[in-house]
Amino acid sequence: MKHDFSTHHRMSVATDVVVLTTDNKPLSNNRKVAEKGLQLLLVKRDEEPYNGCWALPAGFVNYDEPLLECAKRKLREKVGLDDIYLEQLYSYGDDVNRDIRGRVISIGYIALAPKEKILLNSERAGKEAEWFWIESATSEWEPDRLSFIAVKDPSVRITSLAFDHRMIIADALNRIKNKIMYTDVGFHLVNELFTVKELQTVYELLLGREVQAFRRVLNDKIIETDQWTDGKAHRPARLFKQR
Amino acid sequence: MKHDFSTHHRMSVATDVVVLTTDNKPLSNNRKVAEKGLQLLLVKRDEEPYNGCWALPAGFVNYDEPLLECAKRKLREKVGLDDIYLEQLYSYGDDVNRDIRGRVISIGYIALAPKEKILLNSERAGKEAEWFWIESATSEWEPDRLSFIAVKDPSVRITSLAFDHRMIIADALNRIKNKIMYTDVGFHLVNELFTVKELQTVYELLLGREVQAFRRVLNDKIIETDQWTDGKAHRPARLFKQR
DNA sequence: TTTACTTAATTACAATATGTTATTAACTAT
DNA sequence: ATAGTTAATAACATATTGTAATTAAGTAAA
Repeated sequence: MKHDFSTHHRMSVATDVVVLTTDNKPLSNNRKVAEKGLQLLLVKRDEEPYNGCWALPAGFVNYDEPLLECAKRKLREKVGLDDIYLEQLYSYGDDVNRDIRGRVISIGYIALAPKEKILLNSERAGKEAEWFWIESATSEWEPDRLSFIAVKDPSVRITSLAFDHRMIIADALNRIKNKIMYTDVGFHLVNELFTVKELQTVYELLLGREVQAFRRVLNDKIIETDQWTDGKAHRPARLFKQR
Repeated sequence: MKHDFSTHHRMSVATDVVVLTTDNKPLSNNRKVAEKGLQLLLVKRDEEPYNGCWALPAGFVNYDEPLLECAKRKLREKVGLDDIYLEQLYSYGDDVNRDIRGRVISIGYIALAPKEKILLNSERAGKEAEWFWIESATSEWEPDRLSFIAVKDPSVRITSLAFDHRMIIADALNRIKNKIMYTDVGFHLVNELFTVKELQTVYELLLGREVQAFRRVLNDKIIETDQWTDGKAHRPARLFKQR
């Protein structure tokens, strides 16, 4: 049986982007030290299906549009983000009913950036986009155990998302976790100039454990600059950049 | 601008499978010791475009067919392979003209199996399918440098393949190479019972270098059985299985 | 049936890398 | 000044890895 390249095999293709960053958790009464946390960007859907549900920034790929370009466009349109690190995650299409409207293949992407870089751009747009806290996991992230806590209002804790987006998010987190020690992916979550402590915090949040002798491990991946943190209490920390 | 789930955004989706295995290279005059090599399965296309060209086993996904199911079906139909390890590799759709017939997104898969397991099944079918040698690379595999040498007739060396399949193959090889030390993926390239040397050879072919103290590294991933190789010259080797 | 040869498996030791704790440095707040 | 806090380095113990040497178990040939 030969394929005649007819149209009745054609289906919709979408890109879904998991945007991750880190930020300081608000100071509470019993904590004097600023604690970092992982954040995820979600948007509120304004059409069926899952109207009103929180979801990943996503949308359909145009017929003449590269996949990566579509992911970038969706971030621009829905969140006002531009010029952010993107890598392909996985393609979702084993459940043929994952979208009630018809057959949809989703190409998952991961976007990473330090919060400072994202804030600048996202001021412009991002009406229905919000940041949510993700609790650091000691072992692997599991879709069923993920919950998302609104950064603006910590009393808002959601567990249900549109489509299979919980699975995509868990996959994204586990992918980054598994890569971080063997690749340079962690640098995308800090500024161009960073302290050792800042980078270490990123690693520890993703791994869900402490990393010992971090400076020594990173020694051949970073270059020291002659700049230092200032304005903060206690001894200043040297700023580094990626080698 | 809202998406109306109309049909003019729809496109074709295909799965392309990179089937890898290892086998003994033929003994030549100046080599007394059996040398192992990496092998790749290619099929000869019998329709346009690239009619007559060697290509990866691939084909279009049916509207109601899971992606993984499609990859399995293509291996069955085109090569007669069944029940083989499959993992998703990457999705190709940044070049909108990668298929002259129209917009096609390809979901790449990697299939791994020891040659013995594949031989059994592929006897039944596989008319236009052939194995090709891949030279082990010391650093990373690059699409432009890949050439494929027919196992049946080493004088046949091809460099041009259909579509962007050279890129997909290079990606597959690099993916496995980068994973092999941190995952258990290497076990899929040996039989259920294997000697330490057999497994080590798989690692060294993929890494393009020697691996020292291999037994020690693998110590907590393997279990020794009370079976031994026989029929071969010299001291028998103990057979192990994956823990 | 020795002996040479080859591969398998283990052992021993050196070199390197990592885990852990202690020490020194540099700042702020009192 | 002094206490308190974070940064950075140093020092040492332990674990892991690289490398070579040794022993074991078979075949093939003298």
